[in-house]
Amino acid sequence: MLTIGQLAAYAGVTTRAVRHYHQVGLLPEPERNHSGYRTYTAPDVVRLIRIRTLADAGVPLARVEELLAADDEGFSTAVTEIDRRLRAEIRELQEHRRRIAQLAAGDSLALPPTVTTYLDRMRALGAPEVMVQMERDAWILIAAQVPGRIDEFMVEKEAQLDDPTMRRFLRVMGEAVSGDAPEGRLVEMADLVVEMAEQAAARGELDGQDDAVPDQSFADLLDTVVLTAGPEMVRLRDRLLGLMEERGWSGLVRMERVEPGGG
Amino acid sequence: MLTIGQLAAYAGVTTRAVRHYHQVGLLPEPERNHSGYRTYTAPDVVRLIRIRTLADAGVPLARVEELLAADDEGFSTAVTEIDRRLRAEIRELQEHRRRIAQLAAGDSLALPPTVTTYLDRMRALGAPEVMVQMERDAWILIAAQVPGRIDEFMVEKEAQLDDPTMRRFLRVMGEAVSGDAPEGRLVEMADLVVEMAEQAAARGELDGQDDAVPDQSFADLLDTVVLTAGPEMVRLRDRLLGLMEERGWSGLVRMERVEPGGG
DNA sequence: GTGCGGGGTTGACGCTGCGTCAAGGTCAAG
DNA sequence: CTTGACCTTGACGCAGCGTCAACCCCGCAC
Repeated sequence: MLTIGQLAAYAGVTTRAVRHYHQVGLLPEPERNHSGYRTYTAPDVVRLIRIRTLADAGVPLARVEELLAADDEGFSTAVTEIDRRLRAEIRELQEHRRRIAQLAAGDSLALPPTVTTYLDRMRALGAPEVMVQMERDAWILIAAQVPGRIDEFMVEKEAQLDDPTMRRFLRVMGEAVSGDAPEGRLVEMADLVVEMAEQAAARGELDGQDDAVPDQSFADLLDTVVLTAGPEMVRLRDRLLGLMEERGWSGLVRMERVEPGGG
Repeated sequence: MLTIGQLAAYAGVTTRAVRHYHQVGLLPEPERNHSGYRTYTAPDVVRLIRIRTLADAGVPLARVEELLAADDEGFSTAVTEIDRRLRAEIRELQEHRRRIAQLAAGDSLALPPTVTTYLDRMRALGAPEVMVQMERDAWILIAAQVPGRIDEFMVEKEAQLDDPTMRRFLRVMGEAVSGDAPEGRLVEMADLVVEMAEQAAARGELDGQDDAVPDQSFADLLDTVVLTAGPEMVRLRDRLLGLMEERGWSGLVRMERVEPGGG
């Protein structure tokens, strides 16, 4: 007669595991001795060892009973299925490894490399860090909506960075954020934005800006990206929008002509 | 302003997941509107997407925060470690596959093939199924104790199967179990067992029987293997032991000379 | 106004396979 | 008699949510 500890030792498991098997009905509760101890015999050890053999091979406890009772055919059927599950889990983990390797390789979180290249170039052209972060966040959102077309959009954005007006805008923006004479800078920025809008309109490119922004609610969402940068950036943006409106334009995410507002 | 459902949709997750991230502090609880609804903005969507990006790469939620805040060096250190964990999990699953493939390939549960070969041969020589099962259980127990030496023991056991006395014993045993004239058979069996014991003693092999049975408590355990076969087999064994004792021998697991008991 | 369908809210259990206290009773040895 | 090792039941913890339950809220058709 064995105690639970001896049983466990013979099978190479913990007593907790044995009790767990009792609880799930995998191992029958044995007789108790006068003081309530469970008393085991060889057949219990044998069954416990066979349970562990299956469990150690990745068989879920819920199916161990079935496998212990199965004939050759049922056994191999079940084993085939369990192996399929194991393979699926391995594939999943390998997919994880692939993704984490990509992240380690510089894929800034949730962004493909083309976008980080673009952002780096913005930085190099003098754009302030807050603006780069906002741009990054916007592209994270867009990439999550239309992952397949990001590289295509980036070609366009890279082309915009070749435009002298854009380059000037980024420089001025950088100065406006770091310096403390925003008012004059703001007017300059508004003029530059309007100039770019006029140019785009002249080339008939304003229709294309909807590509990355499928609907109005998504455009509204993109507008709130500025919240990341803190309240003073929100105020700065609002003042810029005001100046733009005086000049007959509205919107930064998608730009439209409007009735010029009063100054 | 987004509701939790819209937030979840933009990030491609479930609302339940979002609430879970709130609960574990991974995503800050946003403002509520007048009716208690959570109201989200773009920065929340961005953070949620980045959380998912890491989670989808196998990063445990408990470490996501850390990774989101890490610099390049800290990030790659952490990623290296997570990848190590992923590899370890994959190895474990592959080990499961290996084991389950072995089981499918005929490794009777918890027994190496040499033992099943031996058992098959016992069956072929006329040993009753109950006895084969008992022998199997005994070897399951032994294999769990001294896994490395099973094949060595089997060489010995196979040699015993070449002994005419043993073959005769197995045949008689088969008849004794199936037939209904046990008394005469029992005497015959006792004589055969004693004969084998005497021969083994003459060859000085009785010392070797301790190899597979390291201590007395383990021998006692092996004695209870008979319980698998039911009460009538227990009675049969006890009567056999009685007859053996009359002839000056005791024990079946490890045999010893004793004072002959009274008949 | 009312009913309906599709949101939202908190709270709590379920899953997998045990590990790990907690608060006791038992047993063999010194 | 004490000690230490073992036994007992009971219950929480873990990972990452899925899935009710029970109730509130909103916009729209009637």
